[in-house]
Amino acid sequence: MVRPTMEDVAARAGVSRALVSLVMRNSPKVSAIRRQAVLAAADELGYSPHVMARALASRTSTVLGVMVSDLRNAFFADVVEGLDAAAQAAGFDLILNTGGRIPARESAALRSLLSFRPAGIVLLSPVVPTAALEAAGLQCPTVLVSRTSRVSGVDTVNDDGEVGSRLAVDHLVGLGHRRIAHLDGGLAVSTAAARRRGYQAAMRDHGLEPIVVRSEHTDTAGEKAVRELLTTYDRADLPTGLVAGNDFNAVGAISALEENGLRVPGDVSVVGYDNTSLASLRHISLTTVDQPRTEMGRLALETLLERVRGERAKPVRHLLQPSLVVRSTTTSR
Amino acid sequence: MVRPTMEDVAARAGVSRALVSLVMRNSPKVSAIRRQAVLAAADELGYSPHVMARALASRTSTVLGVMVSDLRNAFFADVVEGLDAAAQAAGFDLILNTGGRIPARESAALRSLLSFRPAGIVLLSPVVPTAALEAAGLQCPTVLVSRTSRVSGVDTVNDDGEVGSRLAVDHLVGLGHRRIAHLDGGLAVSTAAARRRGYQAAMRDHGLEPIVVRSEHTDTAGEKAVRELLTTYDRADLPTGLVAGNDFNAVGAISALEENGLRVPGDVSVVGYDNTSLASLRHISLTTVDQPRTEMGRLALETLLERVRGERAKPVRHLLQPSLVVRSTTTSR
DNA sequence: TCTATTGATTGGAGCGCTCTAATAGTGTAA
DNA sequence: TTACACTATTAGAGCGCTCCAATCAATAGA
Repeated sequence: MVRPTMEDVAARAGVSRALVSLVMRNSPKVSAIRRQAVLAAADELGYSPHVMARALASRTSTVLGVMVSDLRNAFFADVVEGLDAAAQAAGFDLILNTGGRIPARESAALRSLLSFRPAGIVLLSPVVPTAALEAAGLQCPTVLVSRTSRVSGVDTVNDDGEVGSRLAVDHLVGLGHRRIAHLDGGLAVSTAAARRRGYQAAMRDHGLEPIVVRSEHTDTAGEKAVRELLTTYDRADLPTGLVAGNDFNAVGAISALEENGLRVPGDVSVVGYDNTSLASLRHISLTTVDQPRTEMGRLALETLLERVRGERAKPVRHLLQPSLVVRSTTTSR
Repeated sequence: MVRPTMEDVAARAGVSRALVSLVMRNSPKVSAIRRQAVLAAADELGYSPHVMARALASRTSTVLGVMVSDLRNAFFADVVEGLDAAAQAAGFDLILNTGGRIPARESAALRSLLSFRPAGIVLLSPVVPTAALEAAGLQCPTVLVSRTSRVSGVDTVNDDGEVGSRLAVDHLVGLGHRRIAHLDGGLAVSTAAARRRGYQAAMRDHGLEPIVVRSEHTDTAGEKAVRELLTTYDRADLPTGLVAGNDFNAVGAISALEENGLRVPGDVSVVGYDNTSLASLRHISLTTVDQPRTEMGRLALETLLERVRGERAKPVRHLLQPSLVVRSTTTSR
């Protein structure tokens, strides 16, 4: 199980190691005959260059690290898709990692990525402390996705959560709803604040009273939040529209509503956030706010490469526009 | 953005590079005073060793590569969880990759992983041709998860799909069902064959006639399969039990049934496969077959390390026992 | 004919680290 | 004191590669 090296290929092709190196980087200054011979030898030996030895020698890495906070969330799969396509196009190798939304594990994952001396890193919704982000930004170009931060050494790519929530509220108001509650994502989720602000601002703009229920981005939290609403309000005064923190939360809310004899959207309309694959299942068919996920990934990689290539030094904060996807959980009243 | 090297730490601590190396690998043969000094210097400089330079010099990698065929499927997230925990415990660094179930992209992802010269690789449900698996097995220890293969150079970890399907059939028969159909995963999915065989064998053991509908592991395919059943059978003769190829397929089937005025589980009972997070959502609450996913990850890593450590040379084929999780989509008739 | 010029090829140093063998330092027994 | 056995430390080679400068061959120009 000992893999061939450049030296082996060189010997077999009857040329020097340096020439093999040139062929592997398909330099134009190699004669067709030699190139042929080297390629043939490499093929026979099953040789492919050792990326990290290459990085070491050339002092320039082609490796980009990506930490995915939560592999269970398909949201990130789409972002990774965008990252991957852009990386491939630019000739970079992506290595992924995960920390499972547990600060200690994420810090370890970050350290691990950094120990590869990547050209840059992308952190998808990391839950590590700001200091760790700042430290990362000092070690190599760093881009944050779905996590805001004012750290000057890192760039960020986010969707505009204020706009997204506003989209949801406007949609419900347009359908004739007046009592609209927001199931808030909580303090642990860095994107929740913008969504809440957007909801509150939109409600006030419509001259309506905001109702914020503290919740979380899980389906059980969504159920719990609805039960809380049901004990707080008389049936007659119950909100007729719900702007959930995310899709999971929305699905939980729907379950709890139906369990209590309220039909969705007949009695209560529900809007999710994220347009996860869950939302598009015909069985659920959730009206939700869509983030341009693949585009976010692509943009994040482009932003990263600008720094890697040294084209830009000052931080940028990209805010992408979400859009509303109307399905079957909202209706007029 | 130039990171400190061992030499820098050595200079600052007033010792040699070799001594720093010993400290970094916490060798016992370093005096407490020097160790202290080195650690302090490393800390001040924010130094951490370059894993790949280390791998190059020591001729032994601590990197394990994992190719996840489909990041969108939370099934793999659980497997990765098990892999990750075991890797961490054994002091290995995991690097992930994905090919999105597209053969060409998966081959590229595999090549990319291999170019890091990892100590070993784990492939989660790869769709690359057998020849590529064989080639990988020659380059470094290789373990396949959720993909069977008779290639002699690679180990495999799978759940026993035959047992799983039997569990589903036995459950439905126990509830009084006699007409039970199977929505088959199709040829593209390597685990589908075992599930189908298990279904057929179990049906025959119960003296019942197997009904196999060709489908796929997606929710739209599930819908389509049910529509097909509805055109083939009179309502009175319609199967009262469905053993779906996986959870997505089951959810699609449920949608189509409900759309056609059939209640689940009132008129038709449905069993999924995989116990994805989807299945446990209260809103869906799917009876399904559970694979010990985290355990599969843990076992895969252990199997890999046996080869990495040279403790075993001949291939092993692990088959884990699935179990049935009864929820709300099945009932007696 | 000899020198330039161009293009193809190669030797060798060095990237950040580990590992072996050699060296320095310290105490201990004769 | 000298020899000996440790232990702590270090110099130096080398892992697989890139890159620079040097070499070589072939052709063109005078």
